[in-house]
This record gives sequence, C-alpha cells and structure tokens, in this order.
Amino acid sequence: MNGSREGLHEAVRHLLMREGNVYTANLKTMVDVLAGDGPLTLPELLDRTEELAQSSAYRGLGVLIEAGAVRRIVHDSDHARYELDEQLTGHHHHHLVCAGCGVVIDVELPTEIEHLLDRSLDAVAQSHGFVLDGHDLDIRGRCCNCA
Amino acid sequence: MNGSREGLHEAVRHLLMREGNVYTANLKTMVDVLAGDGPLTLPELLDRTEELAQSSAYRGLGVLIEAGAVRRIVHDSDHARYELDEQLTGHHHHHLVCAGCGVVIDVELPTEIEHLLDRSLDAVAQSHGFVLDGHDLDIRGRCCNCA
DNA sequence: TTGCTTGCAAATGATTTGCACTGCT
DNA sequence: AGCAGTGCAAATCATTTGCAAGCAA
Repeated sequence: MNGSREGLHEAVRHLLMREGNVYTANLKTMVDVLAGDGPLTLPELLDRTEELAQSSAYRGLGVLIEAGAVRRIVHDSDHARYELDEQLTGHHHHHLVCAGCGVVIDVELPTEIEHLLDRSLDAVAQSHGFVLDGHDLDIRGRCCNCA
Repeated sequence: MNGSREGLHEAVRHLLMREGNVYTANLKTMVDVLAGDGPLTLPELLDRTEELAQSSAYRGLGVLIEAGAVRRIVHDSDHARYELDEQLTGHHHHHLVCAGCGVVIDVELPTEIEHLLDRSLDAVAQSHGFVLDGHDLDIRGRCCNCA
C-alpha cells in the first residue's frame, strides 16, 4: 500500500510538471488525505491536516484540478467535495449521496451495465452534436442514519 | 398544449396547497417560464419575466422546491439551475452538460437501459444500507459551439 | 536575485434574510 | 384588522484574490 501510494505521488508529480507546477509539501499532504478517504469537503480536508491554511487548501486544490489530479464534485450541500481523479485511482465509480447528511460514498457498477450505458450515452451525445467527455451518475437516497 | 399547461398549473396548485401555500401570480409566472424552457439559471429566469425581483424569484423557487414542484440542479457553473420536477412533467430524463458554456439539455435514454440501471442501482443502494430515492445522470461533454 | 508557494486579511458574488409595504380575506 | 406575498437593502458564507513574507534554484 505504501508502494501504490508512492506510485500515486509520482503520477501526480508528472501531471503537475506538465503544467509547470511544483509538487509541494502542501499538495502532497492534500493528495495523501484524499487518497485515504472518500470525497471530502474542504473543512473535512482541513480537519485531517495540520498547519494548512484554508486559502492554501483552496488554492492547492485549484492547482491539482487544473492538472487533472483532482476532481471537484458538487451536490446540494454547502461545501463542494474533492476527490482524486479517476485517471489516478484507475477505478471508474459513481456516488451514493445521502439527502440527509450529504455524505458521499464511492460505488461501482457491473461492467456490462457501464458498457451498455457508455454506448447509449455516446449515441445521445452525438445526436445533440456534443463531443462526449464522460458521465457522472449520482444515486440519491438516505443513509441508515438519516433514513 | 394550452390544455396541458392548465393541467400543470392545477398540479402545482395542488402541491402548494398541501403545504399551506398559495399559488400566486409570481409563482405561476415562474412555473410558466420553466415549463417553456429547459433548466434555467436564476438570471435566465429573470430575463424571461417582467417585474420580478431577484429575491422574490429565489424565495419563490424555495417554495416551489419545498412543495416538490421544482428541482434545483447544480453543476460547476456559477449559478444553479432550476427545472420542473419530473412528477410534473412525467418524463424521466437526464442532463447533457456542456463543460464550456454550461448549457444543460434534457435527454432521455432507452427504456431498457433505464430498467437495467434502476435494478442495478437498487442493489447497490441496498448493499450500503441506503433507501433509494432516485438517480441523476449527467453526460459531460462539449456542445458544437464550445468543442 | 528571481520566481513560486504560503497565509493572513480583505474582496467577491450567489443566495438568504430583515423589515416595511401592499394586497387579499 | 390580520396574514401572506413582495421587493429593497443588508447580511451571510463558500470561495477567490491582493499582498507581503519565506523559501528554493
């Protein structure tokens, strides 16, 4: 697991270098936290780090997003959430979102379903003159605490 | 089409009454605008109406959302978007979102795909102890103007 | 030095709210 | 009179940005 974490950092460093950015200690910390947990809000991210200013967190996330290392996901709750990009985790996944407390859980769907979906979405996008980029599927519900 | 619009207003009035609200002229105007167009941002909504204060629009949307007549959808763009709830339109649909200009287009998927998806999502939700409420599928891409 | 990262404090901007006013019952 | 809906102006709050200081090449 330490090995894969090392590989992760290498991959992030590579993404950042392409944009002329440096992989600083702050950024590394943030990537580590995001790698260890699901999609986090900014306050949650700050809770899990020491000595990281809020503005630096926001700015760092901006850099990571720019480089394609992090994705910003936004639902109805107050804060946006941030997670490592799928190109880094290698897992295509979706989100199970609780309408009560706003918690977000990563889930995966059976491969055949994803394939069928991809094909269908591609057709839809093309028929509207769109260049397809990807899809986001949110499953709305209530977790056992909020139900 | 006038007939269906009348039915729409009746349905909204019914939803509002259940919460002890009145279907005022402002609300009616907003529902009319939303019924005539896709998901709109607040500025877009204001552009399409006369004599509607921004705060009244926000407040009215809040009332309509509370009653289940309108849904607020939020992507990366500055403004949230508002659309009539599916229980009013009767059409289950998804969103084709342009990463460039932020425009959102309603699209539908083949029924068999939706069925497969529903079954799959239900299983996933249950396995995480969630009570399933529904799903939102966003197709990310670039429209012909922004590609 | 030169240029980039950092953190504090201040600014921005979508959305919400306080309050006084209007219109309906 | 009494109660809701309305709009103006002010407040709120996540996020962004200006700026001065620190650090690395």
